[in-house]
Amino acid sequence: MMSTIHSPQSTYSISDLSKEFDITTRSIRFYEDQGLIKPKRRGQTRIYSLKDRVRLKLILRGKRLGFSLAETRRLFELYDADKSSSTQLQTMLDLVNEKKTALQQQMDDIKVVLMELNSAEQQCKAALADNLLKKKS
Amino acid sequence: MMSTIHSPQSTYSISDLSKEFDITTRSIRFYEDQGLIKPKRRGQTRIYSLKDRVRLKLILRGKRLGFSLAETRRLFELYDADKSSSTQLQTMLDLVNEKKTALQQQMDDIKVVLMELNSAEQQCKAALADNLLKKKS
DNA sequence: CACAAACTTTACCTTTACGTAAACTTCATA
DNA sequence: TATGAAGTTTACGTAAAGGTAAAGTTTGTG
Repeated sequence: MMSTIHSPQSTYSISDLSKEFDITTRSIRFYEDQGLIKPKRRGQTRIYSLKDRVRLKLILRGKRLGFSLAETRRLFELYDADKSSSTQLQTMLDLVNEKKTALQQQMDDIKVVLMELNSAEQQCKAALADNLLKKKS
Repeated sequence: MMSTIHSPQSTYSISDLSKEFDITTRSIRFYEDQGLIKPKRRGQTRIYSLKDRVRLKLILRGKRLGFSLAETRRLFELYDADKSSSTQLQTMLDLVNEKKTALQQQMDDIKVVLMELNSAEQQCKAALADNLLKKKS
């Protein structure tokens, strides 16, 4: 089941993906269970497409940003949704704006925390230097 | 127990804080349980100091950034730790750098997602406009 | 004094995101 | 052919972060 080619592959086994993204096969099956990916089957073996791979990447990025699987699925659903339904589009616009606001807030938070971490780093280094001096005297 | 003064207060009741930060008293007590804050007591009633309030704010910001309560506690512990212990300081430096790296990565993630969301927004708007045109014709 | 509002502890319940184990099938290869 | 690697389903377990309910105390105010 393991594939060896590494360049522009168009299907993947579950272990291909689990290795590439360093997650367990259990997680990948769980995401399927939750409706986030829908691999084809050959017999009962799962065959993952490029689209599935992209989605996995998006799922993991979402997780790093604190999105729940349900939120990510919702985004996928809207993205796939009927483009001729104006109410669907409006729902999507609303959700997109909500996410944008949240992410802006998160960016601001991160900037503040990064500054504080830098300050903490400086204090640590100063204290370390100070300790050294006192040992010498 | 409710305090009415709003400017430079130096102690707070649990409901003061729960209102200010819009969290339940249950959560606040839970954070104490997990060793993140240590309010004084008057009788069995909790009295929160300015320091406790600051910590609450830090806990919540940590949560927004995906820090677990255990991680946040670890940072608090190190921050309070013995400044003359060079190994403690080194541990802190390591942790700080780890966090910095993670947050940088998160920033990059956010920037990418924001761009994608903006693109999605444009596509939505275009599709909506298109729908309108087709209705008219 | 009584009674309501705010506080307390204890303890069990819930959701999310998997981990872990059991028991089974498929397939390549020695 | 048998054995081992990779795959599958089913099902129960777990940790984190609280929610919720019960049952009791404290306090201040009419």
